[in-house]
Amino acid sequence: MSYPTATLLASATKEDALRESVIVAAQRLFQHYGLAKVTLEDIAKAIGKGKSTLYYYYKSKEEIFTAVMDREIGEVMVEMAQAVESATTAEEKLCVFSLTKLRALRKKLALYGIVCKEVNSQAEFTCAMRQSYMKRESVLLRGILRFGIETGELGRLSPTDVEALVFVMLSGLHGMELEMMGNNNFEMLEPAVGILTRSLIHGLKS
Amino acid sequence: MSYPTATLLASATKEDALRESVIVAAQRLFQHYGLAKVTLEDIAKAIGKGKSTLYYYYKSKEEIFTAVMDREIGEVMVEMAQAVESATTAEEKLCVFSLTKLRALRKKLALYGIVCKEVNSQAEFTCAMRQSYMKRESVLLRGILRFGIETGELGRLSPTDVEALVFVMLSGLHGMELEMMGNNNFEMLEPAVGILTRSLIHGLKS
DNA sequence: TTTTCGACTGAAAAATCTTTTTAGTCGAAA
DNA sequence: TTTCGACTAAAAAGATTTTTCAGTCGAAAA
Repeated sequence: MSYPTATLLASATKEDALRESVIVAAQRLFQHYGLAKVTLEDIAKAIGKGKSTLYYYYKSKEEIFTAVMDREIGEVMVEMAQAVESATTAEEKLCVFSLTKLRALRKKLALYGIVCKEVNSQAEFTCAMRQSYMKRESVLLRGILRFGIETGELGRLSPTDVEALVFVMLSGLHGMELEMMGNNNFEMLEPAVGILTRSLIHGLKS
Repeated sequence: MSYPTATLLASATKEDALRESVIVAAQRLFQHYGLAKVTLEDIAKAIGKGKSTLYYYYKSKEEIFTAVMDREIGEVMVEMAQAVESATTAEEKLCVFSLTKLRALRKKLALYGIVCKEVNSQAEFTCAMRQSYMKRESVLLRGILRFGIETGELGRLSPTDVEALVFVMLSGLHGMELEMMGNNNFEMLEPAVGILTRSLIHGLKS
């Protein structure tokens, strides 16, 4: 870290507070206008500071954006983790994992005003979100799989194999979602999650 | 059709021959240089005719391109249909279907000099190919599923449900393929096809 | 009648040049 | 330690000109 190391607690707290206010302001602005249209001056003005001040707290615009995306993903993750926790079997956990993921991400995209057609053109957004997301998702997913293997609910396959399968499933659902968006035909999607998860689990058991 | 209707067999044959030579030349050129960089004059020169002559046989550049893509896909389809035919159970059929699809399409992409990173930028190519592909793929796929249902190999689900599941699986494999391409890590892909197909089938049976 | 082509058009793409915007730096001030 | 005004360089946006090329048309060749 190249930031000034806080020797006093008070000063650390103040710095943290300002770093926080930058993120809060940036998050709101990015949601409304997107990465490209929000300038550092916009963010600075929003917290009543000059542009150069931002560089005292963050070393680049990208760092700010990444921090915001990290927070967005964090919120999704909390939602997912809670849903997964409340499920009892690995099968149920996987189901709610997939469903919550679909719903939460869709909500986030809507928040940023991104509709299906634009998803691909908003590369910078999806890319940052994806990076941040993938890392945390596998932690959650691996937890579920370990659980299923410990309880004997998942069959003879290794965690790596199971993870590959679930990856394929999730990627497939994503592809399906895009396809459905094209036809404005979402009804098929969520039932498919259930059928697919159950199929996979039963397949793995046998 | 706005083309001159052939009243004589001989004239029809000559017209067909020229239409064919256009496609052959165009196919070679498109493979080397891509849709955008090949002009109608290039194609015309390749068959020793003037540009305007092409319009006597095809009504637009797109029609030529579509015809070429249709031929490419046709070749893939023949390969797939043969592989599927030689398999005996629905499970095996689905496996070779997926595997042949992955391999054949990868081969075609290589032929057109399209590497993973460019796939998205070559929208015109993938779009035309996809359209032509999807239609024929579902025919083949539905055949396999009907077979599995008739022989009782596939369980209680309706063909529509099964098709949705297989769609998710294929779309997932595609996503996985892209991911693997990023890491240059293909080994995981083909084994996954087998595991995934078996899982699905066993899941559907239960 | 069937097939070919040269000459033309319009619209879009490419290339060129100019102007504006803005991420990031720096040194001074609070 | 924290803030900011003034600056830079590089890229984006705009404006303008030039080139390319799909597609048309009417006449000529076969």
